[in-house]
Amino acid sequence: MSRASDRAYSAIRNMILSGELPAGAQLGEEALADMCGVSRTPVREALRRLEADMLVGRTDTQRTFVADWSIDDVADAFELRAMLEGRAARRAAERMTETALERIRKANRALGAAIQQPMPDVAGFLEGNREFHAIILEVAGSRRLAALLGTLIEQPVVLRTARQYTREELRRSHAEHEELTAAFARRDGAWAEAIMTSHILRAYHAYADAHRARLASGITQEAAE
Amino acid sequence: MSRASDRAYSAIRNMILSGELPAGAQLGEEALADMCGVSRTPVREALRRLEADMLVGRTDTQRTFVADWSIDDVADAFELRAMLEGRAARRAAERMTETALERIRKANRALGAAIQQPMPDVAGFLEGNREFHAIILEVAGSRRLAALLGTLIEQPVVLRTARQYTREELRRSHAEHEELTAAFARRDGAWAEAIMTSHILRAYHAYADAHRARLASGITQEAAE
DNA sequence: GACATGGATATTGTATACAAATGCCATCGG
DNA sequence: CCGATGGCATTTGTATACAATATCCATGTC
Repeated sequence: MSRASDRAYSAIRNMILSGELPAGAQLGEEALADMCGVSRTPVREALRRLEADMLVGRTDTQRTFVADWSIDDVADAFELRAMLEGRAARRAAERMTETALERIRKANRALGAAIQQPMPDVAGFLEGNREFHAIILEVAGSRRLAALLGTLIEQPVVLRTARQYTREELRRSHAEHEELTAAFARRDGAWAEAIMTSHILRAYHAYADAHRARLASGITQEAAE
Repeated sequence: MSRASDRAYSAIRNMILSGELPAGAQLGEEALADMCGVSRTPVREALRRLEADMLVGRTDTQRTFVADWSIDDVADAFELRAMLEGRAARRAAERMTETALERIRKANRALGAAIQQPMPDVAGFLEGNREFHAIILEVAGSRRLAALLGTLIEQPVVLRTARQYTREELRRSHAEHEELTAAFARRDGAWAEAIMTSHILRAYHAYADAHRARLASGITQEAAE
């Protein structure tokens, strides 16, 4: 992380995820270099990585821009993630050890505690959630699965909507984690896969609903102006 | 393709796929630059891309080397590919058009003709096969699925073993393509997915058998020396 | 007024020089 | 003989200069 190219990668990535760089914005290498305090060389490396993550796109003439995520792109990403995480859960269940199971239970307890505060601790929830999924991926023991999911998991859309979860949604998410843990405890791969797939697809539909609501309110607002 | 970084990418990739650069070989940037007739800058870009393809690895101190594909890695890659291509086939069946169906039939006829020569035309078979899978991926209409499969499809292992297919294996492959076409004609996603998954896993086991045979003959040879 | 053309301007691609780090090997001490 | 240590050689990381290419705008022509 101390390398200039890593700093550039994180910096640009954060600017995209936070919305500071809006979808469709042109990304001049020189400008980014100035922003990050490094030269163009590491910026170029960072842009290649972001391109692989599909966070930035490229015109036919090599101009880079912040990728524009249509609702179809989001659906595509979630569908893929549901399939891949489902597979990871299946493999994890088949390979589960007592130690890993205990770590999963611990992450889940932390997650449960975070949402039962008077004011839900969303950051704590996200961290517990991340840890939970990370352990599953580790136990699944597939380098490729881990690599592919790594780029799919932290997407602009997911991060921006997680903070809008209602307490009920957080509780439901926690309950699904408990059920997954039960499937792991029984080494039931098919069960684990089914719960996980459903878990991700539910998250997708929560997003899609919120998106539709935003659109509707946007239209209302426009009409009011 | 005219850019130096693209030339470097292709050149290094070919050297890896052909075995000219054996698994585990250290890849000095300077040496590669000389081989490709370009400077280190485009070579570095090429190495990053190859790293994303998992064709090259990296030590903890940033030394790059040709990735070593253990039999477990191969199994991992095939398992993933079976799942992803299965999903692509399902989506393609659900979205199939008459025009695309005709293109698929055409690719399949070419493939069939190639294997019925007195001396099977393996290059023709591979080309027809590639075209067949490419059309399916196109009809599936998922950018991410296409991107992920792109890196999984042309693997060292696959290319090196395809040429060893027996006529019987080629014929079987062709028959499976015909069956897939039937599933597409009926827009039966579940059927298409099942055939495709089985198609890929059969190819995996053909490889695994050949691998075991190689190992066995290798041991015999060693014993004879 | 619309559109093509040309050149100025801006942006990306490549090479190279230098800085930082890593690895290797010889030497030294136990 | 084994292991630690220091310095030299090699390799990677970054900055910068220059080349190639694309964009943009003004000008001129129909």
